[in-house]
Amino acid sequence: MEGKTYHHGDLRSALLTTATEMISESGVDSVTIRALAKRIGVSRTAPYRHFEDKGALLTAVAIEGYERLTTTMANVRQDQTLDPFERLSKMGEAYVLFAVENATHYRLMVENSSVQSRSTPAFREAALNARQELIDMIKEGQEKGFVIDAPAQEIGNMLWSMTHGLATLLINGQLRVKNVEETAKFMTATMGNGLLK
Amino acid sequence: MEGKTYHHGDLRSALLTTATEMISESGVDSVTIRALAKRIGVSRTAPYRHFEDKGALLTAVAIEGYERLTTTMANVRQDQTLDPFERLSKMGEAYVLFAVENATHYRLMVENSSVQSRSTPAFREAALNARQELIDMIKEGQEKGFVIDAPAQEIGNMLWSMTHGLATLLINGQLRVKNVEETAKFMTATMGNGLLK
DNA sequence: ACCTGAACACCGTTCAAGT
DNA sequence: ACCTGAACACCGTTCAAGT
Repeated sequence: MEGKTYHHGDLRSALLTTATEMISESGVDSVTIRALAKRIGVSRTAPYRHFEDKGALLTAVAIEGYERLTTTMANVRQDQTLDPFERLSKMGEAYVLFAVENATHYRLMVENSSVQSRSTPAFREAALNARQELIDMIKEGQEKGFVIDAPAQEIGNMLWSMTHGLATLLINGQLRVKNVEETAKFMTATMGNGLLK
Repeated sequence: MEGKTYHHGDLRSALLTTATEMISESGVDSVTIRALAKRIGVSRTAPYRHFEDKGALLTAVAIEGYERLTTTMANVRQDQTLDPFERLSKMGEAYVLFAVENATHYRLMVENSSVQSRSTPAFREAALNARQELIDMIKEGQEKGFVIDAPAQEIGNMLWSMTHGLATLLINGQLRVKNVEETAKFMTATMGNGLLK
């Protein structure tokens, strides 16, 4: 019962867990169907029983990432001890920190190259759920009179662009910064007050 | 003299040109040393005479991209018919448009995954030159009393993050927008006036 | 159902050999 | 100098065959 060669239906989750491990250890490129299978102790082609191809497997890993991100953002949004703009700022920080702390995983989530199966409804939904947290936060800020009355969707795009941009620049080493949290704080504060004198 | 099998020293530039073509036709992943050599009509290993490895070749292509981007940005900065903040906004637009119009090339420039040789001094310099255009623009805006007096470097990081973020979201299809130029304009304008009521 | 090995058509890269 | 083919150690994926 122990020295079994079969993965009774838990192969799928073993694949996801191990792929995530490999991603954080040495990047997406190190995840190879063959190496993955070997590490789990299964034949090279076994993974194809659970995922149509490598892209589908990586997409599933990316979806898990978005689910964690959504949870992180939702926790900030629901913190009723802070006013709406403080929470909006904190959400930005939390986003950037998530990305930096899960750099390789985040890269998989947002980069197109490695994953074709991107247009999957499940993937799109996972990504949209995260963004919805931001939109809801902005709407609350507007309802309570903190935030200007431009369309929440467009404001959301702006904040998303800024935090996402900062995150990717940091992750790819194109921007070096003493303190990530401070930098994110500076950005959201300046965003609040404006750049013009 | 014509039916030659030798590429008398123009192989290097042929490689760069053809690689750029392949990138814009079908993405970075389609650029394979073997396919590249075949398309030029040269043996599989010939490219190694000019580039240490595939990463070095792609890095050279990325550097060319940054040079074009720098030129684009410099042209906007030097347009003396507009006030500093107008030029700053226009530079943001120009940046995003460059990225969208050269999507696959831009991806190569900013994504880490495909290229290891990233830490090359030449590459870092090319990337820094582009960013310097932005910093210089901000400093001029401050000197002429348009822009708040925070460190130009940090303001630069913010604007860079926002435009870069918008660009990558658009390129990767995570954000769909009616009009890219309008969207960029909205963002820089809102950035100028602030988000708070 | 789930797993297997063999096989196919690809990679990047090295290296001894050619002109 | 510059180019070549053969070879090595990898890929993703398919497929007939096993339990």
